[in-house]
Amino acid sequence: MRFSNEWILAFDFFNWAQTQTDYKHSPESYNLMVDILGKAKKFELLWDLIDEMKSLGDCYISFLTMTKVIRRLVRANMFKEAMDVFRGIERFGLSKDTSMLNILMDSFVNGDSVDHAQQVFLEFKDSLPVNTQTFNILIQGWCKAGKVGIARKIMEEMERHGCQPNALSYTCLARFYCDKKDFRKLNGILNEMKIKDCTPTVATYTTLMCLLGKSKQINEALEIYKRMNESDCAPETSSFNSLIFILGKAGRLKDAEEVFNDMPKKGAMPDEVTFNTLIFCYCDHLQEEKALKLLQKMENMGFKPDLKTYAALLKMSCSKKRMKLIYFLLNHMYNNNISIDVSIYSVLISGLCKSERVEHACSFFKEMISKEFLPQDGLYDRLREALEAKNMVEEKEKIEKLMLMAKKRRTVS
DNA sequence: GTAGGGTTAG
Repeated sequence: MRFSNEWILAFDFFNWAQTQTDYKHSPESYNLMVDILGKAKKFELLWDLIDEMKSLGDCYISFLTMTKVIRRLVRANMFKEAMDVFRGIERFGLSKDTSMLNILMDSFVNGDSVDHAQQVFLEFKDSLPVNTQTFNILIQGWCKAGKVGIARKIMEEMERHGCQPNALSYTCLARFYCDKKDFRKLNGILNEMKIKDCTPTVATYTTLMCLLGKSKQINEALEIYKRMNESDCAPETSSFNSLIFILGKAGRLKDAEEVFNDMPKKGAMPDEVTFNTLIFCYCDHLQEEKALKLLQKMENMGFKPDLKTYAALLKMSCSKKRMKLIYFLLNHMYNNNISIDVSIYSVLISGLCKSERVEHACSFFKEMISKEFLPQDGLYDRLREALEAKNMVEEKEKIEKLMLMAKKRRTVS
């Protein structure tokens, strides 16, 4: 919210630079400005700028320019306008092609409006060559919308059209089945791919493994890992990160550790995500020493801990009621130039409430407000409940007043 | 961020 007027600064600077003699904006800076105005939803100014670009000659408005315009219009829910830009793209000196159609459809799907994507598909599929990507965008959209039947129909149409569904098409289906907790079908995806002679990639295996793991289907996830190794796909760092997460979350810390230690031998070096993941697993199981040791190792190896690292460690410290450790970690963050954000306050306050360290939770709440952060209602409610349970009436009133003030401040600015 | 994959949480 505080930065919502940044576009004005950018725009002023852009216009000022223009007034300097001998200076002409490059097409790239025009594109950047178009994107900034679109992000701020200042479409009138955006169209003025486009007109200016048009008057400057042919090379100013490019495919990239109109891509930005389309994506920003869709993000602002201006679906009809986005479609009209594509329908009349010739006005900008460009011609309709498959990539631009795909951009338009992809924007709609990302804006959760697969209907619009389908509509433009129908409108243009006979006049423009559509490709695998075009179909995959629709498959992804319909799966996201929970209409797997239509996604399957698109796959059939795709084949009739001479495009073979690829690994990505099937990954979309897998995500759908995972959301629906239909693990039988999810597990069947690899076999279905085999029948269709579609070769899974590392990304396919990693995605499936991760989806199953997050749905607590540990054995099935490990089965995917096995199949990956039996195939020609060598697991990559991200595959191992998934595997470590799955094992660790299931409490198999020894196994997770072994995977971690074996990574270099298998040609995949651990990265910051690997460290964060294993640290998270240790914290999740209150293994304080191991977690801190790994933090040390992470730094020794030149990886910087980030907010995720500290969030995990702080959550554990709260569960273990280790106030000293909390302050040690906050200091650690400070030394690493990482400032405490809303998510960290949220971890601290809710964690301390849970551990009945309500006074400490209150002081972090006050600190949070003094830094002009607005606590989420859920967090506020949790603190109030904790205070009520402890019969801390006065403190509760103080907190309520503070929250009111913070909300007022927010509506004024 | 601009077609796919990895860590946060109840």
